[in-house]
Amino acid sequence: MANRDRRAERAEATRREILDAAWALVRKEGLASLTMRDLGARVGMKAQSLYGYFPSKHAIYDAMFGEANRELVARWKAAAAAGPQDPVAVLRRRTSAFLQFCVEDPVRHQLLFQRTIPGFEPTPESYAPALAGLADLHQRLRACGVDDPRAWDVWTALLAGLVAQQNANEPGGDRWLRLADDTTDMFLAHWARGTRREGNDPS
Amino acid sequence: MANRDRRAERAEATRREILDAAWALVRKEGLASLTMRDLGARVGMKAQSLYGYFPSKHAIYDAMFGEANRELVARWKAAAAAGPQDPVAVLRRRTSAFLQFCVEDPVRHQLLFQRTIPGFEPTPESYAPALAGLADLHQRLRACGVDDPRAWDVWTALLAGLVAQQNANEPGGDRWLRLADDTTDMFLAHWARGTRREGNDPS
DNA sequence: GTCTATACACCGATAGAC
DNA sequence: GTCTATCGGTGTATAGAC
Repeated sequence: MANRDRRAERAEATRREILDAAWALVRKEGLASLTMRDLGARVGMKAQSLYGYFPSKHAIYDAMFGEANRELVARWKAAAAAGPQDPVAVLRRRTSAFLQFCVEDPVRHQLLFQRTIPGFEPTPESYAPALAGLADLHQRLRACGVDDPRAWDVWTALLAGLVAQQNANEPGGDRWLRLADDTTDMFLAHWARGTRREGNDPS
Repeated sequence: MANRDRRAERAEATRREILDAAWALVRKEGLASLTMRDLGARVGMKAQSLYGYFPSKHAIYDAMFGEANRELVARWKAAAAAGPQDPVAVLRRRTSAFLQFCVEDPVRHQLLFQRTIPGFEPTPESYAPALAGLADLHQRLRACGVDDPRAWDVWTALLAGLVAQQNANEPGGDRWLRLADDTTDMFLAHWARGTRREGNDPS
């Protein structure tokens, strides 16, 4: 009995070690350049031995996907709790946390938000935290007076765009990141309750 | 002499045929799943024979990159010339043309704007049209009363975000596309000359 | 549990025959 | 210009020694 637990703990530690090595490798070589042979070498194993811990390379990607997703949700929670609780301040901190998360590790962003690995799709379990985070976002936007689901889509597009431009054109920099506050003002001025202008008539 | 021309023409036609087959393949299988063997089979050659027309697989990607870029610039020019010439109307048509271009072929968008192929970088010649297009965009935005380079970055992020969300979450649909006009209003209201509010004071 | 060894079906790329 | 043959690489898988 006690033996069984020890073995499971040890296996879990090895899984952890493999995942850490995988993150280090993809950060250095790119997400698509991860190979079982490289990964094995990095943890002192032959590639074949990795199959004792993960049934396939996609399963490793999936574990990384779930891990990244859980980390993002944790950041969101921390950001929401961290300061003044008026809805706009919370939204700004949440936004900042998200942008920071996406640019501090472009490979992680690529894994989560671009589907670039042939044949890889995250399992529902790995994807679930993202759905919870999206629902939470909608609630936060409502609290800021933004009720229109179309506005929620505009908001996600805004954030996705800032990150995409930052990572594509100036990885590691802040040329687009520092536009976040101004962009939030622009968004709220247009979409928040009270300021929203109905109709689209020019002139 | 005449012989040399005939031969060059024939080689050019074969290059064209290879590129068409490559586009068809990546649309069906994904950008990263292009293989020389599949591509050769599609044009009735062995994979090795393709190297008589392109020095490497990356060279094929590069030719596709340049082709897509030139097509985009052509669309921009057509859109700008197509209707009323007041700057905002031109900007809207240009925007619509860009979004349409990006969503009608997500793989092409991926090739142009995401860098997901390990080791591939476009040559300066293939990339040049994009720079010209960006300079043109800045001029168009100026004509709309948007002078701040920060606003130009916000604008590119807006468009990039709409496309990213559309292609990632609802490829082939228009859930984000149809937000373009409203988003343009929001942008111009915040950044165009006369409406721009200086300072960021809350309260 | 990890190793060696072997295998299969792919991949991009090159050399050289015709 | 296209072929055959070949190379070193890839993910994946199995068998069997220790």
